[in-house]
Amino acid sequence: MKALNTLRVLPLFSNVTDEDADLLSRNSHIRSCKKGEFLFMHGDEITHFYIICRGVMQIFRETPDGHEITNDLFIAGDNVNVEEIISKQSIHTMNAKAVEDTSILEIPISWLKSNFNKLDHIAAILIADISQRLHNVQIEAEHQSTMSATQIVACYLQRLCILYNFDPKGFDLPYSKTLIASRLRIELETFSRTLKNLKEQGIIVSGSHVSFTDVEKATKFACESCSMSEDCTAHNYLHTRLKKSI
Amino acid sequence: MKALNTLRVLPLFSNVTDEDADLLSRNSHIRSCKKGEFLFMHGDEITHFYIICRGVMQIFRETPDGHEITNDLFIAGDNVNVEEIISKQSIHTMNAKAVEDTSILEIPISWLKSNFNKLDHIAAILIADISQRLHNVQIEAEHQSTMSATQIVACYLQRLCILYNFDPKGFDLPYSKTLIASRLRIELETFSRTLKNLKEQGIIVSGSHVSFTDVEKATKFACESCSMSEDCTAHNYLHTRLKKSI
DNA sequence: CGATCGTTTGATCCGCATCAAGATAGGTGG
DNA sequence: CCACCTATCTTGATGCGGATCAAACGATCG
Repeated sequence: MKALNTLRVLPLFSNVTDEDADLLSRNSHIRSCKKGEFLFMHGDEITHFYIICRGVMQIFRETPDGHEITNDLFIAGDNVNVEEIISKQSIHTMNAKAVEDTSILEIPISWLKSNFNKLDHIAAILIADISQRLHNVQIEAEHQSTMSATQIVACYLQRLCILYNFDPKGFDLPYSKTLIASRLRIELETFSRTLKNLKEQGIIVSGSHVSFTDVEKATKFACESCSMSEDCTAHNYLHTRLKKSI
Repeated sequence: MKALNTLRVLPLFSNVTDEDADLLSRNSHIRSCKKGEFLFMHGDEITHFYIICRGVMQIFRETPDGHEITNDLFIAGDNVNVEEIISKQSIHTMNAKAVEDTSILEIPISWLKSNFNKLDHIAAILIADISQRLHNVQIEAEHQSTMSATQIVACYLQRLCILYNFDPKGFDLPYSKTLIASRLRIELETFSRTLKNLKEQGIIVSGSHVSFTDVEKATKFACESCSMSEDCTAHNYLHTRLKKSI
């Protein structure tokens, strides 16, 4: 089965039993969204649970005045709407748009719900995923009100580096600056300006190319006013990562 | 059993089977925190799952420079740390302090984890609770970057009204202004100043007394730049609530 | 009655948003 | 290959909202 192989690559199904995998592949299929296409829109009925196989999805809302507010950017391996398969609401509260050509595994929500107990292992992962998301959102909300725009950007660049397993010494931004700024809830102009400040903090950005020239300084700068600094994953990871790359 | 009666009052256990309730009451007990006392602190081992029976708990972090960041205020019926009983982390990342004298039902996390599957109904509620929390936090993060301080306060006063089932015509703030400001991530001074602006929007606050003089105007003001305005629960609820109270 | 806590008010400052213009680059057609 | 165009980004100038600092005010309490 083609679908079965695809399934196994996804973190969610990495160590699922053969029969479960088989069950899933029979009840799901791959859907593709061209760049700019919507996977679902605010107000649509919630019909499926989605997992991204390839590409990037922008999750966003629109304010009454038409302003777009990016809530998250999901990449391969991410579950798009875990929280929704559980909540009572039957309608999407957000929009999901493909940032680039994207493939999505879709599983009918009704099927998933009725088989939730049987798929013990998967249920556990989904739940862990939600609580992880909750934690991340809380941290980010805290960052918003604690850190300067420059610190927020520094922090984000570090996380990008980890998320995509980029070499801190030099990598290219995976999305447009406009999208990143929106994701970080700052204006494009402000974002652009922060990049200059980052030079002093050991991060050089020119065009879409980023390089950490002084990881020590950069992480210290990004984490200095963060309550999580001690156990900041970005902080610790980048250090070990850099040592390897030297 | 005394504890069993207490259990039944909690939303989480409202329609649990007799045997489950019995099981739970045998494996839990009530703990009390005097005002100012800590239920747990950042760095403590996660040992219990907590549900508040009476009082208020402030969940907060501290930035390196000693600034307190309130993450949430929990009241009777709320689960304090659902997300933690599921995540892999074994250590509290936040502090929990009693705002007033508080009673908490505590359930050993090890027991809960190993009985998670047996307590089917409860697991479902806990999971729904987390996803609800996630949703709320996302909305609030959006509010932070979209609305003015005055709008945020207006919105919060409405939600307070709903949460505590207060009469919109007139009620007293359930916590100190300092705490509310911290909860809303704005400075006390700013909070204080917003209260004057609210008069023009149909909300009069003097001392700790709040009264909505023009619910229509107040809700419109609070929701005007919110992407959820159509399905804003606060908005809709307050209207029906007011009609009743007339 | 002074003392402490919580709140208000005033004055000032700074960061980010906003508005407005350039700059750069990728793409298209002549 | 160049001229043109549009999308994306940068830079500059300005203004506003909320943070910050400082001081006064009011309540409660020993």
